[in-house]
Amino acid sequence: MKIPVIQLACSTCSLHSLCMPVGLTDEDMVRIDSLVSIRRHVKKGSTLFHNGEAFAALYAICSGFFKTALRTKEGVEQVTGFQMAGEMMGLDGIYSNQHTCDAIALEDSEVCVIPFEHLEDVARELASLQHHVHQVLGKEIVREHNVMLLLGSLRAETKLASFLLNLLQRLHARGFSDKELVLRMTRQDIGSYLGLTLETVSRLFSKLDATGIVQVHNRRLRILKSDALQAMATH
Amino acid sequence: MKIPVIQLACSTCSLHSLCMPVGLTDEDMVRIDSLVSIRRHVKKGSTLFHNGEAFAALYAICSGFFKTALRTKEGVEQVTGFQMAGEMMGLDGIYSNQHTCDAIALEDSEVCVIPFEHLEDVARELASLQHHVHQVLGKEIVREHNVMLLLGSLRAETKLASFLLNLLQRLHARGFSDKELVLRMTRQDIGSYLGLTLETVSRLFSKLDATGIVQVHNRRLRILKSDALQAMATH
DNA sequence: TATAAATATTGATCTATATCAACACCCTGC
DNA sequence: GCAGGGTGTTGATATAGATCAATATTTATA
Repeated sequence: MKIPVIQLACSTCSLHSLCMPVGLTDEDMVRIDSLVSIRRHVKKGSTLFHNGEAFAALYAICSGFFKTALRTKEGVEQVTGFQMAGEMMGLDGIYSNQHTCDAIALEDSEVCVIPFEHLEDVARELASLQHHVHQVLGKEIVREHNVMLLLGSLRAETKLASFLLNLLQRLHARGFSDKELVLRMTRQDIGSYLGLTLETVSRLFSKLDATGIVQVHNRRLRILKSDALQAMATH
Repeated sequence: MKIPVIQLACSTCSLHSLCMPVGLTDEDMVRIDSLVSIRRHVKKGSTLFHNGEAFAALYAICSGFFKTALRTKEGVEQVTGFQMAGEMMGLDGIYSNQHTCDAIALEDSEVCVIPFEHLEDVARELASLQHHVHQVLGKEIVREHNVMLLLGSLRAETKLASFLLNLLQRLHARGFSDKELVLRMTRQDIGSYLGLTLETVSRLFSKLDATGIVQVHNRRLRILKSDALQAMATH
């Protein structure tokens, strides 16, 4: 009996425009296909990597949803980001060769494992891949800058509105509606990410619902007044 | 009359162990020396690059001190970091080919200009340089993670203590005392960085002084009880 | 050296958000 | 269908840090 070969090539992956550089020749594509060693399933609630673990690979999300989080010695959790299909995880481990945060699946997920040393080897031969790696790292730096602004300078309401718009925009880029979304994370997770308590987040959702800006049914949201939400995100 | 040639080679620069990879052959070093196109003086208070400006180069600080800051549409400033000799600036521009923050000199400074395209070219030929670039980007990502933790989860006192210890540690690594430092930034700048008002920062300094943990004379600080400060930074 | 401007301190008061607490909802597995 | 842990809502109250304001000090500039 033949075991079916799992499709494992960037060249035929529907997400490759998100994970990989564009405009490659067929020849380049063969090299790119070699980057992904295996795919890994991660069950909802389980950990892809954790703080202190040796760093060996980056992970491109094929499907599913993750959060990354730090923890102080006293056990306070700080969520540092939420990642969806086509986004990269593990960048935190490059500097010290150890992961410095935990990556936890918020739903059953699948990731492509990209051994980092091999990525470096191929990037030295393929300028477009090299540049792509720089872009991915650079994008993460810009994202974190914006989270710093959010955490340091904005009011609770503004924080939540910015957060929702950011999620919507990323989902929209993946072909989903820009009016509806299902949150994958708890109020606690959102609060931690935004520097708020879960109660404050809950109250803000209730207020958004009461004012008719967003229809809130548990984690299911429908944006009714996009411009009002936009306005909320800017003061 | 001969114009003296300005020393402009990483190989003989006392900071190269901070800016550049270590353990290079003489031959590699020649390539590395080609990375720096020119040096640039930046007067105190003036801008090295600003938000929206085209990105062309990274900047390694030879001497001096900088802050980087974002600004919301409403004009609220968020300081995203303070940079000293041996540290790299401009990483924020890699992703979009435009700088996304302002870099302002807090004292008369000098930077090495490293054109990014040329850096990419040389990095493709020199694995150790390639790895170094990844490290520099990776380090910035980890730093920003830690600022997120600071902004999102810590109390005012803990924030300031962490901030001071971080500055001290970086200065110590550059051969300065780990008991004394002169702040280059205003209370306002510190407050913005930590997500606090300048009044709160001022009050915290007064308290540190009153409790004999840190002697505060304007911007001149002397750490009297290192362990008490350390304790403050962990809860 | 004088004068203005920027920066810092300190006090009084206010408020956004945290904290504490009670209850409601809703999945998940038996 | 029912029990029970995890999750979410809402209310009452407390508080850390913001805001407003007045003054002092340092630094820059003429």
